[in-house]
Amino acid sequence: MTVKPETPRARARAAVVEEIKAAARAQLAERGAAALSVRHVARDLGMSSSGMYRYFASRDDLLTALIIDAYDALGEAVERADAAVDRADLFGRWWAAASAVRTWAKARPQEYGLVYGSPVPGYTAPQATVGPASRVPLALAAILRDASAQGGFATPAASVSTDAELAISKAIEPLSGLPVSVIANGVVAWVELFGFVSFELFGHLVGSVDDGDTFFRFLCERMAVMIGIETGARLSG
Amino acid sequence: MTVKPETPRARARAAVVEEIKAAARAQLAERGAAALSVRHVARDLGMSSSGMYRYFASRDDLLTALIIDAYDALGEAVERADAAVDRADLFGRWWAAASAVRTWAKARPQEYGLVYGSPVPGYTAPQATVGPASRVPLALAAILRDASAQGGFATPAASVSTDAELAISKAIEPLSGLPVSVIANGVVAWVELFGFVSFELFGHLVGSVDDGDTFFRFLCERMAVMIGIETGARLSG
DNA sequence: TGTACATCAGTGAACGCGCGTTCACTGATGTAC
DNA sequence: TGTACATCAGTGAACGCGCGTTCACTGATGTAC
Repeated sequence: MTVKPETPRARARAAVVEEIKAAARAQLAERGAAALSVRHVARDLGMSSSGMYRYFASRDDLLTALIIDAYDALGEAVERADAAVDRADLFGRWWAAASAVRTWAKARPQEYGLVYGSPVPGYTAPQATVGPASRVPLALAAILRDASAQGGFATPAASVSTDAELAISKAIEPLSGLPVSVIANGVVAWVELFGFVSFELFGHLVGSVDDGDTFFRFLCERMAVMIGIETGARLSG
Repeated sequence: MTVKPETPRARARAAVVEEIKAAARAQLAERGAAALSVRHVARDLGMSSSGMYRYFASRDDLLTALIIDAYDALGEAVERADAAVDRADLFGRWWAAASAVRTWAKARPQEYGLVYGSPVPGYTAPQATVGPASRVPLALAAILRDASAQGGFATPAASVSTDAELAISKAIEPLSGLPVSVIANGVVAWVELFGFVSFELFGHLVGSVDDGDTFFRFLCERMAVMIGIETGARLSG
């Protein structure tokens, strides 16, 4: 993704960009996205505020870079977690990928909120975010697809309403060819995963779910059944 | 909830408080929570900024009032929707309550985000928010409870993991006495509902779910099966 | 290898702005007798 | 019913602050010949 900088100057520049983003991330964690300030970041770096404009054209540009980085970091975490598991162990992969989402979110709550929380009015995400944003859904979709290729779907997920399935976009590339009901269940699982992580992180489960770890395991096993991945597979993997 | 103001002065005061909150809500919708400003609200009302401090001790106090109002408005919307349906029509009630959440959220996205989006760091929700915040879960729980009282749970929801159920807080008052697996499934449905509404509202379903209405119906029917409410009940209601 | 020029990183001052909050104050409205 | 006082709503000026962004500039680093 990152092109190797050739000249020493370009290398230095890339290093400063990284420093700026790191300082901005630290600020994000402390005070939140709304309080992110070009001047403050410059101060933390011992740089003049005007100097920042050599690297980012505006505050919004800096924010956009952080958003893209957050999507990429989460996407990479999920991809790595999935890749570390035996390809045939479908539940193991699902569990690893889902756990990676939750772990990453807890480690970097402000970055998670930046991306999955309430959008800032007036700020519209540029096209450059859509690629990084789809890394997680793509990784999850790949597990579904592999399940289909391995003749999975032991428990063919119950289809409650058939015409409802037409609500799913035909554009979900890596799932094309799969039964629409399978795709619909996959979308539900995706929504459930992020719904839980957001609720837990944002404090809505206080008083309802005491032991997040245990409940999350329960939830993942439920999701596995829902999307037709044999839970038992992890034992034979 | 609101105590009737007796004296004319108290009545006038209450009216001004409402005006302020209405103006603040309008600003919230336009610019978001981060940009909510005491001075700006005062300006919109043709009042001096210092005058605002007769009504709210600080900006945070104003924000807290808006948060409580948002929880209450959503809670009331759900309660009314549920109350309008025949008590015995469990699926009809679930559908009405869930739809009320979604409809309210779409009508007042910034208020929804204020409450279900990423929390503002440094701001800790005061105790006064917990009552209003629990109105929706309580309304949903009541449906579950009534289902149990009517000998519901036609499809006794599959319990994937038993020890996992211990993760549920014993403190969920209106559900005490129900099988823990039923409670756990209720929590999952709750998470699923808000997960979907947030994803749809915050734009994460673009490219995956084309027809939100249809998919939401599908989702609600799935949830009904999951929590053991006979879907067919709506036909005989 | 050495010179002349162009590019780039970074500075410091300034512009114009909006913010939350305090304070001493003026009138109007309410209360006690 | 009328007077004396207390309470409250609302004002305007001020404090001290931080913000995003621009602009003319100084040196250092790179490039062409």
